[in-house]
Amino acid sequence: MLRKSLRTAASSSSYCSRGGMSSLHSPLVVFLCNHLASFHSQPSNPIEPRNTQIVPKLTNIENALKVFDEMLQRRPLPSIIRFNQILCQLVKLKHYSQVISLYHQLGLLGIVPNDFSLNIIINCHSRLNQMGFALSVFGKFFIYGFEPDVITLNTLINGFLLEDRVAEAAGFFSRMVEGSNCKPDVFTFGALVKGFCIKGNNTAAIRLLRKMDGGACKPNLVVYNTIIDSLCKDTLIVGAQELFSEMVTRGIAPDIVTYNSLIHGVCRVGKWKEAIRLLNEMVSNDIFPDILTFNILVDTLCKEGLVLQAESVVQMMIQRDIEPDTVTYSSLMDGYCLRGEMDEAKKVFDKMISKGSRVDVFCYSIMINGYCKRKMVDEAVMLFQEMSQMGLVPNTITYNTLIDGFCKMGKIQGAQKLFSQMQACGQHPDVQTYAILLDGLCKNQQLSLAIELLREMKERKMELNIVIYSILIEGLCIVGNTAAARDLFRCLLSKRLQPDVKMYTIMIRGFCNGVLTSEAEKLFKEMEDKDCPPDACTYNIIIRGFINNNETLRAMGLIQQMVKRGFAADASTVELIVGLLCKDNVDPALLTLALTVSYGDSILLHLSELVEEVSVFDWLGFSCIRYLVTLESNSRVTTDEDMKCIRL
DNA sequence: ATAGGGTTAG
Repeated sequence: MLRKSLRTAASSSSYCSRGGMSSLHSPLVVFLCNHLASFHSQPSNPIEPRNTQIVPKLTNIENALKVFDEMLQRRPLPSIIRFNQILCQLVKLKHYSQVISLYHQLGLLGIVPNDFSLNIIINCHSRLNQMGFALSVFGKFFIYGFEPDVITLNTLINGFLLEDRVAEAAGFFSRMVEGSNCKPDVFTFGALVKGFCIKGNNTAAIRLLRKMDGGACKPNLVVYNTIIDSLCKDTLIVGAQELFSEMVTRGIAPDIVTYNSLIHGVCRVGKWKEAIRLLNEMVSNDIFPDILTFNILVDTLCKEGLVLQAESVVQMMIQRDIEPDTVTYSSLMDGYCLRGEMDEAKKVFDKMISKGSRVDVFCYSIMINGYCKRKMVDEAVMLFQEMSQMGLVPNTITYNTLIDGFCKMGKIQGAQKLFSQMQACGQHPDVQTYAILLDGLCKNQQLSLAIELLREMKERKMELNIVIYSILIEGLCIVGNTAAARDLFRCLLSKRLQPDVKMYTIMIRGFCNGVLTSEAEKLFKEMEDKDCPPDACTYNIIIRGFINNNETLRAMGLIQQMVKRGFAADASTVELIVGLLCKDNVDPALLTLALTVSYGDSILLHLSELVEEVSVFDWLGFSCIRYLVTLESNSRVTTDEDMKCIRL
């Protein structure tokens, strides 16, 4: 499996918020406000490039197609070189399929490609993960009697590595090493380094870098950038910064790509100060933030829930003549979706259409996800149909999103229909697709169907990962078969799978619901020993377990421990604590404690300011705060009267 | 006129 998907899986499984940015004023935005005036936009080049091209510079696809058609009308026909020039410009605009279709048009008109054309087309097929087609174009070299060059072979190696077809890539590589006419160059090594990075094998990538050091083909900026970015994606910031210093020492000047990778890396781990330092450093080196830099900042703010701050960064980029693009709008939409503010997300969606931005599968998937998470599945389905009408093909992620939406609404049959549909449409279900469906089946207590699905996974030789086992264990707990769940849990180690926090928490909840609180407590203690400390969710689950099993004292001890660790009680836990207060057998201070941690001290004092904050919380949480404030202002203990207040 | 690195969704 490619590392790309592993990284995605890893990031989506961490559900614990980092809490790096709690204040309303993100330091980053304050910094940008203060210093952005000093960030000049791309310094405009005063020297006009010499216009050596007969073909005009094309900035959009419509224009390119028009010029292409005009060229086809000319007599005599322009040389293949002119057509290649158009194709190259379209490649730069990433319209790979268009390039391929224009190439076929040329063929139909009897216009013969040259070796350059073939390289261009091989590159397009490589980019589209169509290595079968790339190889058949490669065959044309021999039909036409051309000699493949180092670019041809590099392009093929690159394509195979992007598709994780290492053996084929290696085959072409040894052909270069053993064959006489073209030797591996820095592009070849660059492709190999990238190949290792995609697999997540940074060590091998660095080893190759060292080999280049000692060889004839010295590493360049791109090779360094590739590895630095890969390290940053794995949040190995220290290693990335070491390579950064190394390249500077060797006189290889970092560029905007280097800085964007590093800034993204430090943003990912919430190191805002470091991001700001890097922004300063790049500007003092005359490297100015570009659209990607801004998009990284916008996206990071959105992921922290700070969409308004993200919006103000967008305003800054507009002031600096950098127009927001599809990615910018997608990040904003996702930001609003994360907050459940679908009206705002829709506004951004409409705005990007009115601004003429390209709407792509990302945009639709983000909106569909937003609607599904708010349980507005009808709206999601409407967008899903709309995207097909727009000629966009939903991918595995789109289907997974919608299938999950259906499952969470209990619409298992609808989910299964989508599952068949996606396969009929040629989109391959991945491990996550199965995880989503399995989870849906388990939560709806359809274990026999779940087992059937598992069998299907086995037939397809898919690995059963920790997520799949967690779902199954939870499923067994839900149907009350705690013993089987425990057996499966204990089997994990023999399968060399280390339980994670989620897995432990699921098992602990199973034990609590099965009135096996001492087993739960044993597991809870085991977490510390196994270097997998409980998180806020684990605490809430076990505390609720103890309260529900009338072990109030143990619960109280854990509440204090939880608060000491900086974790907050959630709405359900608060409800139970309120229940305890009602029975007058608990110190009211406990509720204050739990709520203070949830909302911060100021909240108790400014109820009116809270209302917005509380809207992201549920009705119960709001009631509890009202209750608490009532309690506080009257300085008295709970009565049945107070409980009525909660139900308001 | 052709090849390599950085941004968004489950």
